[in-house]
Amino acid sequence: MSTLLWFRLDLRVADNPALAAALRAGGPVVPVYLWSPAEEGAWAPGGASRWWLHASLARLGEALEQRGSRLIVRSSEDAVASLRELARETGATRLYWNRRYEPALIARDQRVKAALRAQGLEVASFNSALLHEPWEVVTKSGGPFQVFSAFWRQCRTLPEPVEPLAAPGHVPPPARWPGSLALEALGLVPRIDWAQGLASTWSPGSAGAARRLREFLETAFEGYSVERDFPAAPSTSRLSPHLHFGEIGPREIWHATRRHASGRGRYTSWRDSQFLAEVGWREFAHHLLYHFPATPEAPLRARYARFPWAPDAAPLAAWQRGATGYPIVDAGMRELWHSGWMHNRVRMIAASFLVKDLLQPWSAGARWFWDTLVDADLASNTLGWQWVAGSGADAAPFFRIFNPVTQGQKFDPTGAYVRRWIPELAALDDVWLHEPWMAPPEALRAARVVLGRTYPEPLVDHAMARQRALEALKRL
DNA sequence: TTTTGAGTTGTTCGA
DNA sequence: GTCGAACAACTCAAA
Repeated sequence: MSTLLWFRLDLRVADNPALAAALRAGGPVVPVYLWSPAEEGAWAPGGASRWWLHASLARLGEALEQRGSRLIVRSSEDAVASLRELARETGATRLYWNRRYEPALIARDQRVKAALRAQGLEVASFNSALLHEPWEVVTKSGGPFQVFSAFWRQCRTLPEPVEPLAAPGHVPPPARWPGSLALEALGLVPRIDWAQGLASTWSPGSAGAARRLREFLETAFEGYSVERDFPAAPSTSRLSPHLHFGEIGPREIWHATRRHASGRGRYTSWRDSQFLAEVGWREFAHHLLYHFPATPEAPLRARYARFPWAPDAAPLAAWQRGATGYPIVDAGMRELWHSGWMHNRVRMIAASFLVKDLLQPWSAGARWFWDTLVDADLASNTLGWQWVAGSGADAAPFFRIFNPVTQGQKFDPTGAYVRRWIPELAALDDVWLHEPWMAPPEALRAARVVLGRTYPEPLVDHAMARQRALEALKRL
């Protein structure tokens, strides 16, 4: 009478409803992770995500071992077959998991549910990942929301998310463990060691997530609404990869924020904080992906399918390498390559540049982010790119095109961010840092910058590119 | 059904 | 240097 507990994007033992239900059901629990990238279709985890996943599974295994259990790891082409096999090997009568919302996986999970139920197992799924399920948030007319502020307003009228569940002290093991691969056998760790930058930046796992949240609340929550826009400052929580892999859940963040703020006599304002609104954007992204499952591939606004993109490998490669000649864009792309993450303000600037200045399809940018971000998440990545391209779920005016120079001057006024990621410009005076092509020859000489040699000339002229994008958008 | 108010994140121009 | 208006009219959500 044991339970198969199928871990997916919920790599934690605290506030894990499927685990809690398995313990309530009684009997032994067999925790399982299936590596089945083929079932994720076009959106199997990219390189940076795989690096993170390996470390996160290792931490989860340790947490289970501390509780008298362990994590069974298998590689799978077909979850139905693998779970049937495991049920047979363990004699399990129950299969529990926490839900995912990617279209391919919703379909896969439905197949699993039907197949294992047909075999006589009790199969149940739970919500570990969201404050509210995508189908629980509905407009007055019963449909999905397409505007964030209305969505988030509605979310805050719903019953408060329940308090997070405590981590169990013990997870009862089966009499005999089924076979498991060593984690290394999944081949998630890159063979060439390109991940040193990731390793020096991040601590995957629930402990690392909890530490990030605590530090953020203590040091940056207060000034978040203003400071969050300055990429040189440690002013954001950096919880996104931890949230993606479910090492921490939004309920824990919600209640920790409430406790923190009400301890400081701000009980009335914490729910409306900009920080929780960002958690709300994550909810909104899942809401949209669930209700508009074609959006990872196709624009939500159909007429954008006719946009005259100019796919071209050369400008795309320059953008990917951080060699566009626009310092704030290049700094962001290099931060991404080095650390697997990019500050959100810079994501918008870099994405706007790719889409509107270089006229590359947003899907090309989404694909690059998918492979290089440790927080790559189909819901959030899709929303972000469609928002920038103007084809997504908000009616932002089409003439909103970021100017990479003024954005740099406004949000990196001392140049600390650009200097950190583009050391070849470090000695250039603040005045020219965000537009080195405007610098007088003597300023370039003094800073040992030779445009076209030590740092690229601008790939396009922004004023021209802006006009070109506006013309193209007008023709839609 | 129709109407109305409102909408994450911008840029440029001219007073 | 700063500020408000124009950009060009779209879509959603609720009344």
